[in-house]
Amino acid sequence: MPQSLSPEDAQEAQIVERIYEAVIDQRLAPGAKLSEASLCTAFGVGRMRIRRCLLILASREVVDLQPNRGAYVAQPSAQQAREIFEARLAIEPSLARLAAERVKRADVKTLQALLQKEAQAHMAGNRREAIRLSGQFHVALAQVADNAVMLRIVKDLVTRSSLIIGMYGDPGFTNCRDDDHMAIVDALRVKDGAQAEQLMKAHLSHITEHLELDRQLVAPADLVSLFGEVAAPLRVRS
Amino acid sequence: MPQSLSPEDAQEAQIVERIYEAVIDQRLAPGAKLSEASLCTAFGVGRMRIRRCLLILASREVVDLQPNRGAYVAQPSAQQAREIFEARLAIEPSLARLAAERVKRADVKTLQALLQKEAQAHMAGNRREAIRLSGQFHVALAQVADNAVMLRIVKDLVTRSSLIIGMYGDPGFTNCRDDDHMAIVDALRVKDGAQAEQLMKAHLSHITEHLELDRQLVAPADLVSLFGEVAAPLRVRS
DNA sequence: GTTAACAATCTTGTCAACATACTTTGAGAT
DNA sequence: ATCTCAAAGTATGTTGACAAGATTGTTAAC
Repeated sequence: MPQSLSPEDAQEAQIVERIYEAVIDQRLAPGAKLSEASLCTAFGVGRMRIRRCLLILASREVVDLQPNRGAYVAQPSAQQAREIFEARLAIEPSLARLAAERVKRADVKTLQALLQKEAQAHMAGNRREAIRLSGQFHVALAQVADNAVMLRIVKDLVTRSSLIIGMYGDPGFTNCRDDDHMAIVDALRVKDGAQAEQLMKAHLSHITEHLELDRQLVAPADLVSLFGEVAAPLRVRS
Repeated sequence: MPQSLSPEDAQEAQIVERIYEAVIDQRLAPGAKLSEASLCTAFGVGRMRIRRCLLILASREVVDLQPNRGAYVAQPSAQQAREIFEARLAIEPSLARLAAERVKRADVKTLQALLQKEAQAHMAGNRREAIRLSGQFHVALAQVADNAVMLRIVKDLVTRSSLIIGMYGDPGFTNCRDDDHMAIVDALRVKDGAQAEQLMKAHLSHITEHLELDRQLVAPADLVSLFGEVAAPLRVRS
């Protein structure tokens, strides 16, 4: 809840939000270092303000706060990735049902506009924008459901999903197919809650099944975790 | 994730955890002031450490951080209370199903031990302990489901539920009836996921239906929010 | 040529003092 | 007597400097 929005607090929330967005559309890669000094100059604020923001982001597990080492964009493990999508599969179908029950005409138009932009991003080959809008669709659904608590939860899960996509690759074109999203909006339009729930469940199941968590497609920033098992020191041929 | 557990970080996590527990078993009432100085002396740490803890608690919406006014234990509004239980209703049934699929023999014993302690607390008339154990049952279920992400979510929701109970009263003996919990454990024992899901759904529906959010049973600590709408100053009869 | 230790630099963590905002108390006026 | 206003007191917010830890680069020894 935005309690009392003093100018500094609004600024702080804005910084957090901007880092969130940078993570979502993958301008901040998993493992990227977030040094205090850089953020201070980037946002033009004091170090204390940045530290507060980093702590908030850490408590949402979007950044990893390592003692005496600094803040890094989180790199969800395969296990964490499974858990995150399992959580989404547990939450979002119910959320879709709630959204269908409470949807208003204006909401349908908003969602359709989002889908259209998503389709445009696809046609333009703008993959990042497509991923961003795809995530935003799920967040928008939480807004339609009119539940701030679940909105907060979904927002965090979607953000971390972007990190997973960034690390393990786009799970089987799932985010590229907005057919699923379109079908969900159709279910919402006719207020068919059961159908919306079922479609969301299928949608997320599909994504989950196509996750390829075994191989990391992107070079990890943490080299120790990748090369750590090489016990024998490398030796140049003499 | 507990990244690297330096002694200071462990201490910090412990402080947060202890405040959590104090909120859960209602030793910290909704609206209670958490002044920095008191907490500093209470835990014997510096002010900065306390400020970090309060920020974490605020980001979990367990405390309300009011600029220039201080930190107060959160007082969920009726709307927030509805949203919290709606979220639980959306999440925990699925969680129960997952728990049933992954439950081990040791888990069943742990849960049964919890139920027994809960029953004892009831017989002893120890209402606070009963509420605490009742909440802990739901958290334990998340642990059985072996999903750290959902565990974190449920822990927060259960904690805030304690605040709701503290403000609006125990919703119709629901927390006093551990029959529901017992039935869920039985479903887990035979690994009947569908049954566990259904029972949890009924359990939470029952609680939700018996919430009496219209009248606050406990005097709110924040008198301004209660009497704030009284624009005209009170006048003693002359 | 390789390795290990050491030094320099940079980054983060902590603390203390200061500034600011709010709360309360008391005095004066109506 | 009550209300208003002002000033003192208390608590929170912020800034700066300092300390501790980590990383990098260098040098010396094997």
